[in-house]
Amino acid sequence: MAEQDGAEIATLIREINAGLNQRIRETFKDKPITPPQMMIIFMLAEEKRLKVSEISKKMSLANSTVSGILDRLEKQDYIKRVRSESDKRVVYVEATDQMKVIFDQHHQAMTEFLAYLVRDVTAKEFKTILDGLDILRNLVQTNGAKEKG
Amino acid sequence: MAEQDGAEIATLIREINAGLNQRIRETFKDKPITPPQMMIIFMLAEEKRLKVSEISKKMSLANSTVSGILDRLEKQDYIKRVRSESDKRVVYVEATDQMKVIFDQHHQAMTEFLAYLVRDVTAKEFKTILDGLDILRNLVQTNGAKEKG
DNA sequence: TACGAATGTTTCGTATGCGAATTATTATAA
DNA sequence: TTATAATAATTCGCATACGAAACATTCGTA
Repeated sequence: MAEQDGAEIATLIREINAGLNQRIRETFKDKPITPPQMMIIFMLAEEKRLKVSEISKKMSLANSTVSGILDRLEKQDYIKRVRSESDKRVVYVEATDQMKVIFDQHHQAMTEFLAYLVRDVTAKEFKTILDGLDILRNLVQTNGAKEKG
Repeated sequence: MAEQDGAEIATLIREINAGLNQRIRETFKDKPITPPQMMIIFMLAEEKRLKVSEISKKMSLANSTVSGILDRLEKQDYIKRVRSESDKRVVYVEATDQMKVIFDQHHQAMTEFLAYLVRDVTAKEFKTILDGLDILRNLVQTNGAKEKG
């Protein structure tokens, strides 16, 4: 494959990512919650308690970025930070009762959005998407330069 | 398709986009140029003259975002803004001689990076990727909710 | 022609998003 | 045991990134 192909793929990914974020913003445009904040809220609805670094990893974000998002979620009283007793370097993030209310309010909208997104996708198309994304993920992984001779 | 599939796809896209940006940053980490700045420089190497809105569209960014990036490129004397004579609302962006120097310096690195990215991808895999991305692009397009009866 | 709508860009405020440096704590080794 | 390295999170400075509002200009129409 030549570099034009790389450029084409890169542009497409950028376009799709922008489009997806746009759709999420539209879906929640009257809600006082941003996409990454939403993502953390949904993660905490499943896990109850997460380290800051676990959130960073799951979201493919730097720790410093997540720290800032948590600041704003904490200011809105949606999450709280709890120092780990066993390892005081670790900070656990937990949901507040306030957050549970927000989650219930938005759960429906998010579920509908996600279902709507793929409403017309056939099983075959879905497999094509996942296969393509899987190849791509391996390509861009930081250790993508595998020197296996 | 169910909403879990939508969530899986959304997470994958986010991950791939982050990985791609990461790789680009690594490739140019010693250069005083950021990824979106690089993209504009490469666009201007092909087109000579572009409207602000054309750049926004090609990059899937808001006009206001591009305007800020152009401010910084202009401050570094890489581009200049030229008011259109025929329509004074329009601003054309053009490359400076300084920018041409930068382009020549980085062209090689970018070309190699893009070629390297897809170096082990077979033609079949490439088709799978493009097919998947094409379906996705249609899904997330703002007018994705086509009400065609 | 005049005037309100539409268009293209910029400005403003705020939220990501990153890397480097910092702080606090824990693990390792001499 | 104590200096050193490693780890987890935060802080800092800066560059995206967005939408809303402002601004200038052009278009459409009465």
